[in-house]
Amino acid sequence: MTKNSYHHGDLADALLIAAEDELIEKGVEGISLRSVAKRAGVSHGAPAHHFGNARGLLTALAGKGYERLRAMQSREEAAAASEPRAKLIANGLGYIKFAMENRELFRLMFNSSVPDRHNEAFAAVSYAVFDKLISQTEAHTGHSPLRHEASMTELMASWSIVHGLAELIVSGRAELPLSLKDKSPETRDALIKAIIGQVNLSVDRS
Amino acid sequence: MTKNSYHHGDLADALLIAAEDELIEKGVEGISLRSVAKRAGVSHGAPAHHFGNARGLLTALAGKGYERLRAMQSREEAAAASEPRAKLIANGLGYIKFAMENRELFRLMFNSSVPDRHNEAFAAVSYAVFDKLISQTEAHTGHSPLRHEASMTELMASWSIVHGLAELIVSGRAELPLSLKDKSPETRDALIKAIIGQVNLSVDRS
DNA sequence: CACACGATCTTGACAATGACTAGATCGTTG
DNA sequence: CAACGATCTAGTCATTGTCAAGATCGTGTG
Repeated sequence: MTKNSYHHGDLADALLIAAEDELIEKGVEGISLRSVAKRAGVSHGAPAHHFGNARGLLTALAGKGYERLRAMQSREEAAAASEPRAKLIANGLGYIKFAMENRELFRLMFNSSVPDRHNEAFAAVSYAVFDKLISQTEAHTGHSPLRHEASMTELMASWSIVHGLAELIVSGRAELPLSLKDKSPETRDALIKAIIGQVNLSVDRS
Repeated sequence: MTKNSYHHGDLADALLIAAEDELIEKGVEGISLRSVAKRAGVSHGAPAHHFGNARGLLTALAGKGYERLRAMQSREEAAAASEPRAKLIANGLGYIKFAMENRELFRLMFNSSVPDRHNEAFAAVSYAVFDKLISQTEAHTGHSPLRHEASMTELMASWSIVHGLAELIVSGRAELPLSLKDKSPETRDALIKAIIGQVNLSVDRS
């Protein structure tokens, strides 16, 4: 924990924080390993020891993003009504809110081939987000999507509309049609719910 | 048109073709301007004269992608039934087919910040795709989305679910849930239609 | 307490890349 | 046929990611 000397003490975390700051400032295509190291106050070769290479660092950062994505979803769910469909909508709203509040991180996670999906830790946290969707869909349809094709179709419809809207907002393509920037958080959330609510209208059709 | 000499004669097109080949092989993050030039058989400085910089070249390529995307949608529409909803679904199917058959190009167009949206030609061809969606939604709802909020909500729901599913397929995230690779083109298309068909169920609710 | 050892970080090197510049080459137009 | 502009080449520079060798630090072991 000695902060002044040769050894940083907590460089791995410091690098992740610096990397996210750089990511926010310069975007996915503008970030560089050397500038991240400089921002963290270490030499350009230091990150290699902790993360192997640039991809390793960004995979770790993307993994942290998945954890925060899941936390955001849990927060929205807790604030929602208890019916399965309301939970499902809340889950989607959390997904989209995370995207809006973490544009570049979201782009790193979903719009790039940078994160290494074969990385164990990364695979685990990203699957956890998917797993939440599975159980919520099961609560809604009454069947496990993994064993019931119609239920999986519903799951994919939910995921697609939520992910798609998140992408369109993050990329700026939704601004012309929706003017989200001019709207209050409340009307904005209501509009998002209205859009993603156009799916998952059926219940337990077995 | 003299092909053997100092002047290529048709270098701009040749570079675009070489760029797409490179894109397919190495992906959005792996493509390099110099390797594109080498593939086209010219020096590394040649592309600058035609496209300014790397971004200019890739913006032009992405623009061509939008034209092909629109062509693919028109083809699917022509093969579909005449009801507005069938046309809308066909439009979406074309969008997703384009994505599946042109993964890296789709990623360049939608998953990167590389194309310059302020480029006039690019803005025109990309808006044309959006414009088609507008008129089809109007045919479906009976109102112009640009002047009717509920209609715009429907439009965004359509676009979101289609774009989202395309993203999930292209990124490989849909493979575990759907196993598209194991399916015949017919059952694959049917499955896609079933998913994106979970939206736009209403008609003219004014 | 000393010291060896591994973990951590620095430094320097290298190849690849995008951008820029000056100059060579070509076709065209007057 | 002689400018002239368009096209392409070749060289240079700064930046980047990766690697290897070495310096520094903390810790456990004798």
